[in-house]
Amino acid sequence: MTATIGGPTPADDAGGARPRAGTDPARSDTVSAVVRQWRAVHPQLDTGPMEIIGRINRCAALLQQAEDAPLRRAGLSRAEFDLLGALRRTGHELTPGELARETFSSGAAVTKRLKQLTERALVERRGDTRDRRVAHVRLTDAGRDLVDGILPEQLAYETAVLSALTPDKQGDLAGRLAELLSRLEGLGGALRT
Amino acid sequence: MTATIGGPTPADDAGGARPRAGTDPARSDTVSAVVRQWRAVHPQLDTGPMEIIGRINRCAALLQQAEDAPLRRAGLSRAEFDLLGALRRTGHELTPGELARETFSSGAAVTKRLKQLTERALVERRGDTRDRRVAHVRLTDAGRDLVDGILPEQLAYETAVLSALTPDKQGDLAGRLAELLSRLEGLGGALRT
DNA sequence: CGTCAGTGTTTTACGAGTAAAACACATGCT
DNA sequence: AGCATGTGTTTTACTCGTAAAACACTGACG
Repeated sequence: MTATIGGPTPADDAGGARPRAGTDPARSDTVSAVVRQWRAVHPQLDTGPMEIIGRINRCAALLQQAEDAPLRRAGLSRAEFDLLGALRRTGHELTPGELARETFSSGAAVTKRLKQLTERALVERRGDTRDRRVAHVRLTDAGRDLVDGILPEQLAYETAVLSALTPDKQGDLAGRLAELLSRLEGLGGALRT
Repeated sequence: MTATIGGPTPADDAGGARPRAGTDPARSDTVSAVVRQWRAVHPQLDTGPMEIIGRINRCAALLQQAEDAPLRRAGLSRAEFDLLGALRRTGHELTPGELARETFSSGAAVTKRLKQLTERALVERRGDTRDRRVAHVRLTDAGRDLVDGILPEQLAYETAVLSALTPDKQGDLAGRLAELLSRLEGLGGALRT
């Protein structure tokens, strides 16, 4: 998936004010190899943004792959864990619609997942007494225990991976990603033309 | 991972040196809201890693969503574009197996995509003369033109998104992501216990 | 030669997600 | 009350990816 992203920097380099930290020649990840290939084929394109966006995509893919393993062991998919996690962290019941918004997935997907999770007795549902269209979903004790059992394991793994960066660099990274994410989310539904 | 509904509140300010890095208090993205919820429920857990990994995942999701739109318009899925892009950037023929490795997907998926792309005359295949098991796939002129037409559009969008960060910060971000990615890829197949 | 282990690719069976339609109900208007 | 319109949820039909099995072929070895 990494292959696609990249982009010319806006202000461009007229004089030589280049973001010098971006390209470490000694550093060799798959993204830098891909960027090199694109530069050879399209020398006129500035590949700077590829170094960021390609890496975000690739990191996300590898992280998700790594974190899927313990979930599978517990018999959960990532999407199911996200749903249970949403219930756990909010601490109260949620409707299917709220769960869909909370987990950034479609209502139909939530319906299917709730069906399975209910069968496995990880969540329970009850109807709303005032409005009989809506349902309220809550974790069972088993569901809560499952989430609470898995979460520390995941966090421990994440901590281990991030130990590649000093705490200072971790803070920088979090801050910069927050800026980028604010921008992306600020664009709202107006993602792209 | 997941997050709450996003009240679009522009977060700016990032000026000078912050005394403490690690946990940025007043950042308004969906991830910070989620992290706050987890902290309230599990105060003893170190939620620091979520600030980075949650944001990487969310950024990746939003970026991919945004970049899918123009691809759909061109009648391509992201996976198809990645495949064509791999052929374009390497500049020579690739076998299905090589394409699978290059695009980080399974051989079966590549087979299916090649079938469709061949029908649409975006790629061509020929058999190897020495080893009749292997095929060689290359872009047609139409396929090359399609990639070359879409790529600059994607790059322009990425540039616009990244303009939320100064060139210096972009460089920092790229560098830190490279370190993280090197670590993740260095773990090789040994992802997780 | 013949066959056996290994490799490259495709097929099969199936699970999971989505968009759009279908439902079920609430709410507002006359 | 009766009905149109909107909202929350589920169903339907379909696409796409995957794992595992099946194929097709090579290369080595007795």
